Amino acid sequence: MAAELRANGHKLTPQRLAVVRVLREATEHLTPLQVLERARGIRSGVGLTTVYRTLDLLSELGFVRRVHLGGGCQAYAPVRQRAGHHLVCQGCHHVVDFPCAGLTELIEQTARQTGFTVASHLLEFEGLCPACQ
Amino acid sequence: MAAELRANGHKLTPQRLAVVRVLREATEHLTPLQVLERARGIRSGVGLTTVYRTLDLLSELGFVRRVHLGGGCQAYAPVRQRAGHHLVCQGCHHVVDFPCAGLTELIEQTARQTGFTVASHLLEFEGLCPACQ
DNA sequence: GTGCTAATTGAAAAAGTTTTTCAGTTGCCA
DNA sequence: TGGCAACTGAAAAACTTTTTCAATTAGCAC
Repeated sequence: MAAELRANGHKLTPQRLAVVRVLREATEHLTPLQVLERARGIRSGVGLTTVYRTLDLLSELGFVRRVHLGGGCQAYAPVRQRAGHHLVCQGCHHVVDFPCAGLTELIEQTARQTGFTVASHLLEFEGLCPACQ
Repeated sequence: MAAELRANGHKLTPQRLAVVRVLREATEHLTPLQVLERARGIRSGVGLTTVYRTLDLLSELGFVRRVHLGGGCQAYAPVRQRAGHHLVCQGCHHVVDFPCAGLTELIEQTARQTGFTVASHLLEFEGLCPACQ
């Protein structure tokens, strides 16, 4: 991630690296406030403004994804596999990506039926992971 | 919708009916503030608090669905077909539900692969409707 | 109809979240 | 090592959402 940031012309500040590390290590979705707390554990003095800015940046670059289920809407989860979609556990709130081969077909079918051209999509499943069952 | 509200033990106040009518007539997703403006066109003096409360209520009863794409997260769209999923047009912001037969299979497949039990899901496509293309 | 009661309402306040502003700091390239 | 654009944090502003509370009202029983 750091290398990619660099490649896209962004500076590698300690604040940014702290946020990146928090997200890389997270297995749950985190709100900006939770990201702040954890980032401060790595480097004290990180500001909330910077967390918001860094989340925006990482989101633009595709490293994190906004997660939407469960009432709240403003949580982020790291993207582990490109083009995957995700499962959210209602027990431990962990987020797991999964590859979904069948979706392309579903998109095409829907496009045919409705006449829409589909540009992007959001697919989230919510349930219980094996450990929480 | 009014009949269902009644059946679930809720009162049919003019404020509630105004919000219900706004949502029933909407073909786009609306923020609480937009719902307020339109509801005031039907009955002046509706309060924002009431709009929030009514949206919660209708959401619980399954008459409206929270829509999440496009940056913002706090918009509602009326549910036209039960158990449908939706397409959002990037041009005119209209929301169209579609039945998705293929999804059940995809859920089962994902459950098998990951060991999760899937309780609920959210599927949104974003693109351009025939008129906007 | 009339009266009762619990549900509902709107305004205001409080709480919470996100964005903007700005002066100061700092990573990175030459 | 110096210069400068990018970046930062604090504070303020802007917004959104929830809570509180006294007043109102829909719907039921009579």
